[in-house]
Formats: sequence, C-alpha cells, structure tokens
Amino acid sequence: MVLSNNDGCIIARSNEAKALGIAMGTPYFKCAKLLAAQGVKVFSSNYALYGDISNRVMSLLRRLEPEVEVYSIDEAFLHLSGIADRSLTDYGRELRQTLRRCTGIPVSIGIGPTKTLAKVAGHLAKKNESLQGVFDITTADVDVILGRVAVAEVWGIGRRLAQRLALCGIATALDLKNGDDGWLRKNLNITGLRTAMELRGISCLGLENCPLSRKSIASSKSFGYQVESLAELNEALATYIEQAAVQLRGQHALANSLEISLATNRFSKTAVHYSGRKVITLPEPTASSTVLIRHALPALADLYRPGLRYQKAGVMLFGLVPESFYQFNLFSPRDRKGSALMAALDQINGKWGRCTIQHGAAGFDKPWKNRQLQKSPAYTTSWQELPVVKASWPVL
DNA sequence: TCTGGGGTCCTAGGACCC
DNA sequence: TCTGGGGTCCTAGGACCC
Repeated sequence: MVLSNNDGCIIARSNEAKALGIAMGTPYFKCAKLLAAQGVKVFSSNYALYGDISNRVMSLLRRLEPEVEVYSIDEAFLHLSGIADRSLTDYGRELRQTLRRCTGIPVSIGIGPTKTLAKVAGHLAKKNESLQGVFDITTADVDVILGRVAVAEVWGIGRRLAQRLALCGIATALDLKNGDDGWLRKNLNITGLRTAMELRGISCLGLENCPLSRKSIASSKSFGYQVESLAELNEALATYIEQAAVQLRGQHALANSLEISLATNRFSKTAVHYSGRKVITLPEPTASSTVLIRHALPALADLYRPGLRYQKAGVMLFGLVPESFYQFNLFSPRDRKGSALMAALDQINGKWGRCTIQHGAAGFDKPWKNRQLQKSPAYTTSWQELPVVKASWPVL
C-alpha cells in the first residue's frame, strides 16, 4: 500500500491489499495494526520516483502514437484513428507488451468510441484476467456491459450524483445512457448530459493533446506535528511559496494574486477548530518568490491566532498570465534584476537539488516538515539512492 | 496521538454597464 | 397602476477527477 503525504491516508492498494477489505482513503492509523499483522508492505508516497516512471511511460506513448493526452500521472488517452487495417485489440496487446518491455510497467488498456466508454472498457480490462489487460468495448454488446456497471463507477459520476440518481431509479450506466435529455440537463447540468451522450457513443470530450497551462498553482501541506509558533508557520509558508513559484516560472507565467490559508486539525474533537483564508491582490503580476513571500507573510500574521495548534498551511497562486503578456506599470520600472535572480536560483536548484539555495525566510532545519517514515528510495532520480547490485559467482 | 494534495468545470446570484 | 433588454465579470459553492 502507498500512503498519502504525511503518511496520512491509504491512497493505493495492490490486489492482495484490496482483498483485506481496506477502503481507499482510510486513515493509516486506523488500520496500521491489521496491516502489520498481515505483513502488508506500506510505503510513504514518493513522487520523484512515480513522476519519473510516469514520464518514461508517457514519452514512449508519444513516440508510438501521434495523438496522446496525458490525463494524470498514471493515465493517458490515445487517439487510434490511424489503425484501420487491424484489430484494435491486437494493437492494444502489442502496445501493452512494448510498454512492459521498455519500462517494466504493466498497464491495462480500454478501447472505445468515446473517452467515457474507453474508461469503462479499461476498468473491465483491469479487473478481468481473461482479457489479458486489453478490452475493446465495441467487440461486445455495449448495452449488456453498461447494464452491469453501477452508475457510480462511470467517469464523472461521483458519490453525490450517484446518490441522487439512485433516488430517481438510475442505478446502472445503461439507465444513465437511456435517461431523458431534458431531465439530465436539468438535474445533472451540462456535464451530466455530456456523460450520458458519451455512453451513447457520441464524443463530447475531445482529446487535448496540447493542454493549456495551468489556471492556478497550489502548494499546501500538513505539518509533521501541530505547529503553534508564527515563526514556524512563516518558514513553512515561505517554503510552499518557493515551491509554487518554481512551477509558475516553469510555465513562464506571472501571478496576479495569491491566497494563503491556515488551518487547525479539522478532525480534532477536543481542540478549537479554526481555518482562515486570505486573498492578496498584488500591485503587479510577478513570478518572484521574494515578492510573493514579502506579501504573504504579513497576511499570515493577520490570520494567525496565538494559542492554537495548526495542522496545515498553504498557498495558491492564481490570476495567472503568460510572462509575455506582462502589463508594464506606468509608475514603476520593471524589476529586471529580480527575474535574473530567480532564473539563476532555478538553474542552481535544478542542477544541485531543491532547496540548495532558498530564502532565509524558508528556514533551514524545517522541523515541521511532514512525516515520510516509510519512503522508498528515489531509485531513478537520485545518485545517492540508485539500487546497488551485488553479484557473486561460485569459485570453480 | 495519528485523517493528503492539487486540480477542473459549472451554476446562481450580485454588481455593473449601455 | 404601470418600471426593458441584453450583456459582462466576479465570487462562492458544489460537484467531480486522480
């Protein structure tokens, strides 16, 4: 099993772990004993490793297929329009073997005329061993299949909508597919109607092979312990701002505003609950960590209530504009030195590792950092953590 | 004691404009 | 007594996804 940040919740399970009946999102502390007794291996999340493996798989896909939409760290949509002369299932099997051979990663592949149907097919491909990881939904009776899929499993139908649909007698994907358009539009809004159309094989969600840049960038994290002092909160917030700003500069954008947030443990039954948010509109858009930190810290002091034990702080950058759209301020010259400094900082940290150079405000020891007690090594991205192979042979 | 993080889209309602 | 029509932009809140 893999844990979320701060070793908080369970966010990934092997089939064997699923068989123990532990639900996705269960807080780790609630089942730690059971897991230990059953000999389950538990890992802290390791995004350096997952991100690198994901990149390997995605870049291979891009090399093999012209139209690829990377949907998440472990999912992608491919447009298979170019394959007319052979069975898509065969093509899928071959693709799967290639990925396995080149990256070592097993995948399942679902094929369908729309994204939503492909997701249904993918789900079956993963669950059903006889399909050997590949399923083309058009080779079967789609209605029979949809009749067996619970509506809550359809992509785009979450817990809330599923509950509402159940009350109206819509229990399966087939029921949703056959729903009345006017009713769907009114009760599930346009996104729900689109989902139903997609189940009918009418594509409403195109392939986005060159996604636009992000509209907001956030960095927020729980602390390793309950933090009480403003000084530590300042360090944490400055650290998160530096992380968010690196991404901001990475997409060559500037932020118009930022929102900072601060919260105590919302689950605590004894401590005072508090959560504060504050939006700061910047005098002019910036990508400078220094400027962002300078605006954020006084706002954090405003949100701070002495005597509380804080669990989490965060920053969100929004109102993002491309660097090239920078609107010059009539009354103050643009700070060119600042952007050169940031470029140098990114270059150094890119080469020598995150936090090689940082603002003093971000602290040094960072004792409040989250827990990752069971982290696997960054096998593929850190020289210090490369796997070591020991070979021995019998002396003849 | 211990409960993640980072995104997207849609809608309704209010403010404002001509 | 009787008070238009057509827009935009912003925000908060709700839903979803991985």
